[in-house]
Amino acid sequence: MNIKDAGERVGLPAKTIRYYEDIGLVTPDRAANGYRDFSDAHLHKLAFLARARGLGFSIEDCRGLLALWEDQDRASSDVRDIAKQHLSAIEAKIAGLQEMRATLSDLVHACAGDARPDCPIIERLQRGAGGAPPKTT
Amino acid sequence: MNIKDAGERVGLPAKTIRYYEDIGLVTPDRAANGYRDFSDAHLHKLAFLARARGLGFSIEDCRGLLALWEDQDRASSDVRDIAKQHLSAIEAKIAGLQEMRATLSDLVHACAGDARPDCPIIERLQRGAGGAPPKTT
DNA sequence: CTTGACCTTCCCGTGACTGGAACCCTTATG
DNA sequence: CATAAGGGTTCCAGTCACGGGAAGGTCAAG
Repeated sequence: MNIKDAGERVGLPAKTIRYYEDIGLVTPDRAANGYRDFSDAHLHKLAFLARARGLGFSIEDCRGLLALWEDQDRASSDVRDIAKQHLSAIEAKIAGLQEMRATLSDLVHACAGDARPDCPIIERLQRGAGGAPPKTT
Repeated sequence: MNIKDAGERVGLPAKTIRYYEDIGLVTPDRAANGYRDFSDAHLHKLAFLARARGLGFSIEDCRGLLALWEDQDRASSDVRDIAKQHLSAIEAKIAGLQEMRATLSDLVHACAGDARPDCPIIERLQRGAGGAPPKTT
């Protein structure tokens, strides 16, 4: 199977698949004309990669997960360790974003958003923390 | 003031400040020996940038915000528009990450994490969605 | 005079692709 | 048979916001 069809089958752009081959994640066969030729096994591998990437695993994580997938003697703890690490990273990222969201949301709601120049958002960026007008003072 | 002190003052690495100059966000003076020389105004600008970046605004957003900051005739709606767009982007990112977190959390908890090879995480990546055991079915 | 801590510019690397150029192969149609 | 469309191939450059490190200039202290 040619690269475009393979990509459509697993939900990856052809470019991405070529990149995965470049970095050694898949090694499709080659037809006589030099075209890549993907077997069912390759498609499975690509689909595995697409799902892992979809869960946010890094390429290097994916490489490790692939190796574990193909290792019948793996310990599930090895898989779990990778996933747990990734889960922690995601949770940290969420926490950071939620802080930003809270501040931004405050600022956006505090800003009139009209033709006048007065703007608590600019204020906050200029002066530092404490964007909301002091209610307790 | 030299670059390192300036950086410490506003909480930015010297490298980052040089980069900001490269892309035209700040233009410090130069001393006779070629060293950058940061005035209070420059420090204010850098601090502004540091705070905006800290809220996750892109460099291009920062450029726009700086321009608005310096424009006494700005409309606060212009500021608010940038912030609202960014807020939406952050919320979208949070939503995506929370989906990942939910799935990953399920998988991590479903995995024994012992020496045996059986692993619902690998299963899920291999077979596709539906990692958690069907409770509603 | 030397040491060490600064400063300068310049170039490469990051992650995970994406876009584009230049060129080859295959199939359908006039 | 020529050609045009729609595959495929490689390689190079760009993204974003820096960080690392080399090679060399400058400055204050001992």
